[in-house]
Amino acid sequence: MEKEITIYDIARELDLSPTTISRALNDHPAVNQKTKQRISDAAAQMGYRSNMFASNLRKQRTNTIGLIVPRLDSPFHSAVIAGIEKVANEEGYNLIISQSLETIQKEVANARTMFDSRVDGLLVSLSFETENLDHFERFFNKGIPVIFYDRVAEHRNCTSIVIDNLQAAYKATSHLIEQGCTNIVHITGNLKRNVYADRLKGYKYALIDHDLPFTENNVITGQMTEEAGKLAAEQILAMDPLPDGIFVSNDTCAVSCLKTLKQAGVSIPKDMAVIGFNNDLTSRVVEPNLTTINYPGQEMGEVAVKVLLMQINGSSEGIPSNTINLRSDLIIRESSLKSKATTKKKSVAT
Amino acid sequence: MEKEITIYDIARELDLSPTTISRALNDHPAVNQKTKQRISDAAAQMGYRSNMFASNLRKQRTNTIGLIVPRLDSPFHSAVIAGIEKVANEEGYNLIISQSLETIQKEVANARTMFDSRVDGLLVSLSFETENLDHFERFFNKGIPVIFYDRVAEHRNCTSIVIDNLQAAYKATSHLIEQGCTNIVHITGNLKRNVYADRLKGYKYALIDHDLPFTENNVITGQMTEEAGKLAAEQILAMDPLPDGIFVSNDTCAVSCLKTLKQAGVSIPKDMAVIGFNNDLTSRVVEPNLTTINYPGQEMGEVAVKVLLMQINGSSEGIPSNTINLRSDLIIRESSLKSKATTKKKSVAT
DNA sequence: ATAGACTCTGAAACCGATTTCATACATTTG
DNA sequence: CAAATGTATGAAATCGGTTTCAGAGTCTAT
Repeated sequence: MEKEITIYDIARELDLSPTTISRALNDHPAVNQKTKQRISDAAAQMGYRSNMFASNLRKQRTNTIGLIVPRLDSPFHSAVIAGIEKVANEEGYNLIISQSLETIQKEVANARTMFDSRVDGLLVSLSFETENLDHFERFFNKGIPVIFYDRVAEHRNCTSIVIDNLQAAYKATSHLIEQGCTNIVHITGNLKRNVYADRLKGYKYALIDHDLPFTENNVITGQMTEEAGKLAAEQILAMDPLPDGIFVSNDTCAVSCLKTLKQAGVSIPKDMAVIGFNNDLTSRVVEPNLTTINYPGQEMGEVAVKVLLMQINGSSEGIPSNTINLRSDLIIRESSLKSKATTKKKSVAT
Repeated sequence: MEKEITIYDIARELDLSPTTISRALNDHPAVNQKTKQRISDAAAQMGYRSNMFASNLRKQRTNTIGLIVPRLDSPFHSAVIAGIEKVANEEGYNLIISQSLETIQKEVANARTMFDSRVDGLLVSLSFETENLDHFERFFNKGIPVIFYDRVAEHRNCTSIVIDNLQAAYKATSHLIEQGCTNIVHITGNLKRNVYADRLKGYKYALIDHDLPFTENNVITGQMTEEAGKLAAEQILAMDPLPDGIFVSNDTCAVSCLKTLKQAGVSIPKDMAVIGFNNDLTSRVVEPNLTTINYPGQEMGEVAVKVLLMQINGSSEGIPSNTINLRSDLIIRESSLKSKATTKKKSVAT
C-alpha cells in the first residue's frame, strides 16, 4: 500500500503497452475480451487506482459538479443537497459545495472558485443580493452548463427548476379567503428573487379574483428569519384594523410570527388565520399546527442534477424545456381552519 | 475567453521561461521582485488561471478535503457543514461532501471515493452501523489525516472533536432530579456510537450519585427520528408506574415524544418533565419550550477543519491532544421546570 | 586577484493517463 | 491470389504545471 500503482506498472507486469491498459480499463472496444479480463484482474490484484488528475488533465473534464447555495444551514437547502448528493454519487460525480451567505460578494468569489476548479456543470440557488448574472458569464462563454433552482433567474441558455410559486401562493391565499378572511397580510422576502415576487403575484391575483382590495400596506418584506417573523408580528399588531389572515413566505418566519402574535393574545386561527411555506418540521410542531405549502426539496435536488448531467453529456437535445415545474401541495392544518372542515390535502402545481 | 492561457503563453509573451513563470506565481524566493510583478501583471491581464490538475498531478496534493456525514438533512449536521465550508473556503480548500445515510455500506463506498479523489484530509461523523474503522485503513497507511467529530471512534493516530456528552447528560439528569423527578426515562440512539453511550453513562451516574436506582427498563433505544419519538411515547404511556421525567438524546425525537404525550393527556412539565439535546429550532417552538443542551455545531465544524489543516500542513507538532472537547450549555426552559425557578443558563463543559 | 557565497534564470525531466497514427496479422471478398 | 476490410496492439505526443540540476552573473572576504 506504499507506492501508487500506475498503468505502467500493470503494463510491465503483463508485458503489454500502457496504451492497451488504458483502453482496457476504459472498456474500449478495440481490446480483446480476454486481454481486458487479464488486465482487469491484474489491476484489482495489484491495488491499482486511477489517477484522476492525470486523467482530468488529459481529458479536460473533471467529473465534478459545483453547487452554490445561499445557506447550508437551512432545512430546505439541506433537503435539496441531500437529493443532489444522492444522484451525483450514484452517477459517479463528485460534488463541490459552497455557500454565499446571501451576499453577492461571496457568490461571485464562489463562482470564481468553481470556475477555477473546472467543474463540468454548476447548480445555483441565488443569494438575496444578486442583481445580475455577470459572474456566471465565463461559464456561459465556455459552454459549461449552469442550472438554477428555486431562486432562479432568466437566461437564454439556462434551465431553471422551480415550483409554481404563483399558483401555490394563489391557492394559499384563496384558502384563507374561503375561510372567511377579508383582510390578509403577506410577509415575504426580497422581491428581486423570483420566489418572493411570484408569491406576491399569486397573493395579489387571488385577492383581485375574489374582489378583495390589494394594498401595498399589507405586504411586509424582510429577511424571512426567526427574528424577521417577530418584527413582522409587531408590525401587524400595530395595524388598525387588525388583519384576519396572514400568508408568510416561509415556515421559520411564519412560526416565529405566529408565536409572537399568540403571546400578544391573538387567537390563531380565530382572530387571524396563518399559512406558511415549505412544510418544515416546525410547521408540525407549533401550536396550532401550521397550514403550509409542501415544497419538494429533495426531489428538486435530484431533478436538478439529472438535468445537469444530461446537459453535460449532451444528451438533452430533444428537450428544449427552459423551466421545469415541480408539483407542490397545500397542506391544510389547524392554523388556517376557521370553519371546522376536515383536514385535507390539495394539489396545486404541475 | 476561448482558449485557456497557460504559463507557456505568459513565458512567450514576456520572453522568460515557464520555470520562472511558475515560480513567480507561487511566490518563490528565487525570483526577482520586479520580475514577479511583471509576471503577475501579465497573468492578470491575459486572464490566466492555473490548471489545478496539472498542478495536483505534479505536486501529488489536491487542496481538497473530504467530508462524510450520516445525513445531510439534519439541523445539526447542516450547522457543522456551514462551519466547515466557511473555514475551508477561507483557507482556499475545496470541499467534497457525501452522506452515508446511516449505513456502513455507503460509508465504505464514500470512503473509497474520497480516497480515489485523493483528498488531502478527511472529516467523518460515523454512521449508526459502523463497527470498525477498516475502511479508513488506507488513509492511515498513507498518512492522510482523518478527523472524527461528534460520532467518533478511538484510533491511535486520529484526533476527535466532541463535546463532553457524559457531563452534559449528567447535568441534564441532575437538573431533572433537582426538579423533583425520581423516576426518569432515557431515550437514546444506537449505543455503538459514543454520543449515545456517553449520554447513557452521564444519565446513569447522575442517578447513582443522587441515590436513585438505575434500571435498564427505563432506557429506550431507537432511531432518534420523529417517528421514534412517537413510538417511545407510546412505550412510556404503557409503563406502570409512569415516569416523572424524560431525558431524550435529541430534540427532534424529544419534541415528537412530548407532543404525543401531551395528546395523551400528560401535563408537561407537571406530570413529566422533558429535556432534549441539540437546541434545534423546534425546541423553541414546541409548547412548552424544551429544555435542552446547546450543541455548538458550527463551531465544531470550524474547529474540525482548523485542526485538520494543521495536520495536513504538518504544523500540529506541539499539539499531541487526541480529543478536543467543546463547551456545551444546559438551556433551561419550561418543559423541565416543575418549580417556578427563573430560567437560567448553565455552562457544563470545557 | 581569486575562491567562495549568493542571486537569479532556464533546460529538461517528470507526474500518469489519453489519444493519434501507424502497423502487424487475420479474415473476407472479387 | 491479390486487394480490401477488420482486429488488436504499440510508439510517441500531449495535457500544464513543478522541480531538479546546472549555470551565468554579481558580490564579499581573504
